[in-house]
Amino acid sequence: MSSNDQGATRRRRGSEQVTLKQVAQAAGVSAITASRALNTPERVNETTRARVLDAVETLGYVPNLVAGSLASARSRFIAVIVPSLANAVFIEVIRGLQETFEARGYQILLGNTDYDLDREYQLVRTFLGWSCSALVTAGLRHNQACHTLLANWDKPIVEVMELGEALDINVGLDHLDAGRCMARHLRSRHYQEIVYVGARMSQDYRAEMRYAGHREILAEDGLDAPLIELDQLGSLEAGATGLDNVLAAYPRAEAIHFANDDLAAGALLHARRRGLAVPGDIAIAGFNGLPLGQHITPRLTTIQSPRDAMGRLAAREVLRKLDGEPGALQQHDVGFSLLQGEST
Amino acid sequence: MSSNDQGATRRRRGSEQVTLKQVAQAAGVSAITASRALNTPERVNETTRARVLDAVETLGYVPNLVAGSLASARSRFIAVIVPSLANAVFIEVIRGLQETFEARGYQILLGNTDYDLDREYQLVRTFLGWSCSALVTAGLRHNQACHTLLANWDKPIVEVMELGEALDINVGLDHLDAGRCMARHLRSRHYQEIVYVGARMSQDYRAEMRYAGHREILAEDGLDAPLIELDQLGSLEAGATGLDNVLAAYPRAEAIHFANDDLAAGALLHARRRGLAVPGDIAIAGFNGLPLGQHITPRLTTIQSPRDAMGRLAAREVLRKLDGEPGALQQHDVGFSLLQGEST
DNA sequence: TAGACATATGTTAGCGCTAACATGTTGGCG
DNA sequence: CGCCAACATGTTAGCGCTAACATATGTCTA
Repeated sequence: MSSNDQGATRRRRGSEQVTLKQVAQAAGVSAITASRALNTPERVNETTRARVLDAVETLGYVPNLVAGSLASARSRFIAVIVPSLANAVFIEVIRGLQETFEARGYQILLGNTDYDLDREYQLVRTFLGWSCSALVTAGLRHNQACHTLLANWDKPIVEVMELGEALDINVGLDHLDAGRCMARHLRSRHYQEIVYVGARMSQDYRAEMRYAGHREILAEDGLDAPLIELDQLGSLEAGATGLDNVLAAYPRAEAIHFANDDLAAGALLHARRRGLAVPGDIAIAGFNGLPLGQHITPRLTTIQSPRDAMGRLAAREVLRKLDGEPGALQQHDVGFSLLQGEST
Repeated sequence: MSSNDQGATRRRRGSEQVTLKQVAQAAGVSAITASRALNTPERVNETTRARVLDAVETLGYVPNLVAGSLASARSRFIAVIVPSLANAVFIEVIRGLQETFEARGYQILLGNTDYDLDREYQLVRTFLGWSCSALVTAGLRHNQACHTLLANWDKPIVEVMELGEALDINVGLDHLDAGRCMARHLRSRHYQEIVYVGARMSQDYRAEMRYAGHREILAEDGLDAPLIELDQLGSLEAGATGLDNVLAAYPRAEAIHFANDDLAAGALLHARRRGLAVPGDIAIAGFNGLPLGQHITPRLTTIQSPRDAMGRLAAREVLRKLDGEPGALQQHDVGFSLLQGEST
């Protein structure tokens, strides 16, 4: 008589949660068999499986995924990090990711950096702590700590939106070249005084790259490439302000190259309100190829980027890696195309 | 001599993860003290905490949140379930939620039902399995199993978008009344032949409720309320189609009440392309108050709903509950207002 | 008929962390 | 000076699940 009746098992919380053990007991099998019946059904006899599923139904069992993840050291989470939810572009990429991943039983874990790389690092730390199966982030730039952390992580990482030196998989397009493409188009229309307008460009370095491409082409012809930066997020409203600012600062401007379609469309609609002819008085171009631009009159000249395709492609590459299939290319250029409207 | 050298601890995986134990050892404290230093710093001596943080830094420790959640039976997840990511309305609600929750260290777990209640049930099961701290879902309708599951769940639940009989917290507006409001407006303009146009309305029952309100008002005046349903998701494109369909089916139509602004704006822009005067030839009204509608000419008459406010309010109420503050009202009517443009 | 092999299930030992309780240590007070 | 509270830290025992290693049982081959 000694270490026998140690006392009642102290229940930590109320915890009336139905556990796998109870399901197993009800089905007359061991816990591991119940686990297999739910997770790897092909490894369990059909009748056994039916009994387990029955018990699940009867008891109203909801698997504790936290426990499962801890035991197996993996979750079915995909971390997705974007700089903003206010921008339709990221929404469409997220949608592409979401469609593909949810169909395969993965959950999206969404983080928003607000264009702050330190915030990105925090999010990455948190997400790694959740044993995510993969991580998708917008852009190639990270702070030092974040870079180190990711470089030592052994699961698939996708950097989307732009191309360059990537950690793992890279899906995007060449923004420098996109900027050049539009600038060439504007030059081909013989515009000389061309102003570039961006919103919060110090944060949005992809817009900066497009501007760099734009400037490069104008420089080839010995032209200046004046820049106007708006201190607000891209929106129709901001585009209207942008137009006003350009006309005030550069009265002789013939064309405006906007960093994105929200701005361009806002300017275009505002031009009409002001009684300005587009492109007669001022030509307007954008970037992204949002539907809006193609529904207004005149249709917006812009650059079409395959955004949801980018998401889907990123997701497909991740799934391929997770399935252990031979990884194809690591870098995928999704390209872009000039969408010529009547606004230039 | 017996149960002594049980043998080497078999390492399950490669698992070179730095653990809290290692951090504790490096800092010369016990694991629980290290845990407290990170999670409840006020309960640990300042110098001890500094030593722990030092060790965290040195070793590159990333907390395993899965383990933490299992041990504490709670995660810092907020489940958010929406029927679609293609609709700007839900994006704005998500943004409101996200802003508020991320600032308080909660992560959004995003699910998309695609307007399928069975899919919603699956998502809810998954999310409960992650020990979410709260759940936010769009709408009051759930299937039986989902309702039961949620009704027995003991954490905050918010149903957003519409008002009615809710499980817990309810934040939204009265869609029936919104439909009435717009119909009254159109009647006040003396339109008689008014067609309602929706997209996939069998799925979007909030649009159906608005239609019901619309029909009610017209019936008061003894008028018919013809309905056209589009078999595609709401978009500018669909709105253009909607306009064409109305004109084909009801050549004498004077006004169109669209289920949302995407449709209405698409129709308005298309009307101009077809050379129709708005509202001279046909009046157009929408619902939502998206920025786009206020930037086109003529400005769209619509109903303004406070979408991101809805998200923020929902989040605030959840936080209040989680903080154990006395819950105020359970039901919050965020209201709406008629935004009169020149399109009617 | 031994053996090699596949199928179906069970036993054991953690995954990394934190709740609950226990203990030590200080300072203030009557 | 002894007592009690308030702080600071430690010990123990899981949280609910699954990986890894058994252990049956049947099935086919030489």
